Amino acid sequence: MLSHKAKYALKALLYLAEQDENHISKTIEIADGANIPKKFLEQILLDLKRGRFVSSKQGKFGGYYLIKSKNDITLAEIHRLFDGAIALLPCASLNFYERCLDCKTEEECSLRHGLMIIRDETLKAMQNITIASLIKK
Amino acid sequence: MLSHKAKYALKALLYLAEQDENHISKTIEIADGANIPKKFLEQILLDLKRGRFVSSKQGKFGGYYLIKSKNDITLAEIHRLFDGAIALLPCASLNFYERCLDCKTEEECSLRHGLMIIRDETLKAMQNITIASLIKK
DNA sequence: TATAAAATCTATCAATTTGGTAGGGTTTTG
DNA sequence: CAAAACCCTACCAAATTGATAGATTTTATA
Repeated sequence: MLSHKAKYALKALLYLAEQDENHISKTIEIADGANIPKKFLEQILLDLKRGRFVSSKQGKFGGYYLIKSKNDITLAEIHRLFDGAIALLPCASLNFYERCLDCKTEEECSLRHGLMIIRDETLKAMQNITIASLIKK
Repeated sequence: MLSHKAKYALKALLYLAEQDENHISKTIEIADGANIPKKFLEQILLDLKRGRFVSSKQGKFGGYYLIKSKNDITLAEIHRLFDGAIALLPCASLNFYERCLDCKTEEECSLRHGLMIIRDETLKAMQNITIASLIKK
């Protein structure tokens, strides 16, 4: 399941993607528009900034705007930024690999291979869902 | 990600599936064989019993055994039993549906459609991974 | 240059979930 | 009848989650 953070991040990105080009959105605008608690959204926007999905302008008339095309922001990326690995176990993960400590055999646990298949399928599907694809209902 | 409980459940089922037909496995056997804390495993085996994947015989020389074919136990079922919904949000779930409360539009949230696509793909993949498929390495 | 508006930073917090452990019951045999 | 095993209920510490609060910095402009 997605965390609220990841869900809010997607909704915030959707909101930004729907604005006119060159429009800068204040946090409070996004919060109201996408129904997200404002203070919580602040943190999320900072995370999205660190992830280089958005950028911001400080001071009066500042706010946030997309710096990545809505066609290039995928669900997979947002999932990884906020919720981590897409695989079902760390030992089957590409980006968050960790060896399973409870596996007796050296490199392979009995589940790893199957979970890597799942990961590949899920990842492929998640890479196809972009912010742009979510907009056109 | 899978919880430890789901992971241990899969390993326990794998252990049971690898035993000779008609063999009954004591909890302690499974715990040692699959490297699972014994007391924790007890709870998991009870859950698997309630889920009708295994059955048990009490008393001396009792233990656990599969009552469902290893070809018919899928990752999807185990995920649902221990970790719940396969979908990324409740509003996109088949078995654990809940309406999203933070969505303004009545029935549809902006994410729902995309997440239902992911759910279908993931579910399909998870239904293809069975205990039997995990055994043949 | 003062001020208002906005992002940014740091801390805190309550509730829930997770990953167990403890300590017994209860049931079924040898 | 006692041992072996399942079965049940409670508890617990640590981590995570979903926020909230308050102070600080940055910027535009009157």
